[in-house]
Amino acid sequence: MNISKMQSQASDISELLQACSHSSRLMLLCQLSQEELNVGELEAKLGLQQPSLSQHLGVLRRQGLIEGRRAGQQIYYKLANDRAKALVTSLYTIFCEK
Amino acid sequence: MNISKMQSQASDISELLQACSHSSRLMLLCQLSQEELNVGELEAKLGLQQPSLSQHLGVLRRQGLIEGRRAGQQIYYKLANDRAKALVTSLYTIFCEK
DNA sequence: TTGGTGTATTAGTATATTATAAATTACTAT
DNA sequence: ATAGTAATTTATAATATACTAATACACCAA
Repeated sequence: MNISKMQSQASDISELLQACSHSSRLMLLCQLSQEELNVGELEAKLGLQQPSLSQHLGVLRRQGLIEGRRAGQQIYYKLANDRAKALVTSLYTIFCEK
Repeated sequence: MNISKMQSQASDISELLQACSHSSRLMLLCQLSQEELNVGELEAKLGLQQPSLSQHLGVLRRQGLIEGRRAGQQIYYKLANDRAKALVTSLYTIFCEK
């Protein structure tokens, strides 16, 4: 592969990884890989303050890793696509299993 | 899994991902997954300035992702272990293939 | 329309990362 | 020893990120 194409790919991927490179956001991804949860539920599970949580969700959302759907007053989040699922699964396999 | 154990794992993994979350460092990992290269060779391949390159190598080294061996004046780097290889392979599979 | 609940955004400050330049260490050859 | 090359470290300035508090927005119920 030529270097400049690699550069631009690396740049995209590094932004995505950057979004995952925060312990709270990793935990969010991990939780959301198991079940769809709304913001209040995530707040309770992870013990984060609401505005902070909302900001982290925003980071993941902007990178296309998660997506939310509104149901009344709540917004339920889940992993956005197969790529996000594959990423979380790989990380789990590499770093958490045995 | 209980939350506090998850917290501490997430914290470790996020540090590791943080080390990967820079386009130059991703490119380094990618190159070094293919072949062992010394600093001068990496400098030429990636077009980075030498002190900057050395700092990026330091970040990856401290996270245990790569390791170097000195051969005379050169230091040759490669991925440090199977976990690092698995990570690079997974990232390639998820983001670069197809 | 008013008030309440759930979520998001903004602003300000503290902290961390990055790039660049200068100095330093490690090795080789003479 | 001295000089030269390869690589690392340190210092610093610029930029980005994170946390907190305050504010705003969206929806619901009365």
